[in-house]
Amino acid sequence: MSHGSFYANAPRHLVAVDCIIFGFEDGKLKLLIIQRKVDPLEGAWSLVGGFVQEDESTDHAAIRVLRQTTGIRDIYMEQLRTYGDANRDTGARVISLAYYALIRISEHDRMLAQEHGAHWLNLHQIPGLIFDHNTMLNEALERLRDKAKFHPIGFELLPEKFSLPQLRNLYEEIYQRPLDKRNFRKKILAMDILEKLDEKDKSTSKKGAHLYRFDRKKYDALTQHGFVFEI
Amino acid sequence: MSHGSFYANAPRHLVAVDCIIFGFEDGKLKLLIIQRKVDPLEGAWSLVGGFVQEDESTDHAAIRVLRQTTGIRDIYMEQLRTYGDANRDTGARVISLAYYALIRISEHDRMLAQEHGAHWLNLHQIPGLIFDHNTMLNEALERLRDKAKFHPIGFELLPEKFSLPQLRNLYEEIYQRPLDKRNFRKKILAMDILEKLDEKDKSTSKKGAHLYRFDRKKYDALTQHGFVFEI
DNA sequence: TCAAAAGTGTTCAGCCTACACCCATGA
DNA sequence: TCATGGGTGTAGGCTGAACACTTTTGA
Repeated sequence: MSHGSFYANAPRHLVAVDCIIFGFEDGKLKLLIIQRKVDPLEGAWSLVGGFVQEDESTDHAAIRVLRQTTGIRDIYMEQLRTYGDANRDTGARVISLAYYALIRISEHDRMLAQEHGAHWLNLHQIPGLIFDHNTMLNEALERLRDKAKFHPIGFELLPEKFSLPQLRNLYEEIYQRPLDKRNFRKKILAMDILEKLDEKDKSTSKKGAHLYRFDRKKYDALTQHGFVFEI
Repeated sequence: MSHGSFYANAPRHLVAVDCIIFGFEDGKLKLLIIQRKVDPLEGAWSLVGGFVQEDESTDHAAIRVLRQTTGIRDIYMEQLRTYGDANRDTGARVISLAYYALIRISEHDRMLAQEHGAHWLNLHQIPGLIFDHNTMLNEALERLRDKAKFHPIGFELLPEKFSLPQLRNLYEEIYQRPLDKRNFRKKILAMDILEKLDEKDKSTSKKGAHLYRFDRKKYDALTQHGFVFEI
């Protein structure tokens, strides 16, 4: 092949991003999905997605799609992997990059989501999704579990101020198993990455639970000295 | 946007695969790289890569590219991640899926590789590569370390029959730190996933080291009962 | 006063780490 | 016989898991 035609002769593909958007509310992990607006499979449940534009980085495409649907920006987002089977999309050959995102539902624009036909569904109530989107979801969940075990990303799902019972509840949801109250508290506090506040959260008990805030500066400093977060 | 034009109006992209090909020989981790044959940057060092064809899955593209360059098939290969910056390739806008592969160098067709201008280089002697290929390499190494810690993929880099000193040497190369001889042996043998052979490898000592073979059936059976491999 | 969730310490077992000497054999 | 790498066991410290009662306070 001559040099000039190396790029010119190569086939071109539709490239999409699909977002697996996790949230945490009322003690449950949730997923934001929409009803598809185009054929084929119009009206079916789907992850939030869109095509990568010319001269737009794929990361930017994912951020843009998420912002357009939920109004949220500056959130935790990470590439999962790319789904490239030739027949995965029944409408055309589309290569799709899956990204997963962690959202603080409380800070999220519910109205905008509604306008786009988006809904927060409990993870246990997710219906059949189009194409390979259920596979994407399952792999995203697995990745979330792997990642959350050694990185402090759980905080991305909680409000800025949270209680220890709330935090424990989150990890119980992620890993689908009970965690010992005392051991959890001991482990987390021993890391010395939480700032204890004077406020209490009385929404779930009469006694009230102390609120904490994740101290990223402290975490970053510790990390530079070999500290490794682990749940 | 009307339904019919949903796919038709979307932009199309060049999509490539690039392979980070690891091998292990003479006690050292090695990487297979080639000298680029096309402009821009003709002659510069590059990962092995190629374009994804029409109606070809991206996984298949990676397998094909690797086979065409090295003659090897049926090897361990896994998607790393996709590099999608708009300007990452200076020749054109190309979205690239990186795959990393583990090869038994001894079973590999050196002649075919030579014909393609491919070379096995010691990991510590890798020159500057084109585009973002050094980033791909570094991320692949990190992934290899993460993956090898909890999955028995190290065996993919060794001959079918190997000694424990050889295996330990491999992990010392991967993690770049010495491993205690006795503790390593104890841990590996305790897993009960190796078959001890009657043969010895006398190439590195007069006493000779017993050869072992990875028993995948045993490993799979154990895994189903909750066993987790860990180095 | 009582119900309901928050908060608190200790013990035990298992695992990881550190560490030094004998063995087998070809040269 | 000797140099070289292969092979072996134990003791101490640390970490993770199990586990029950007291505190607070609004209703």
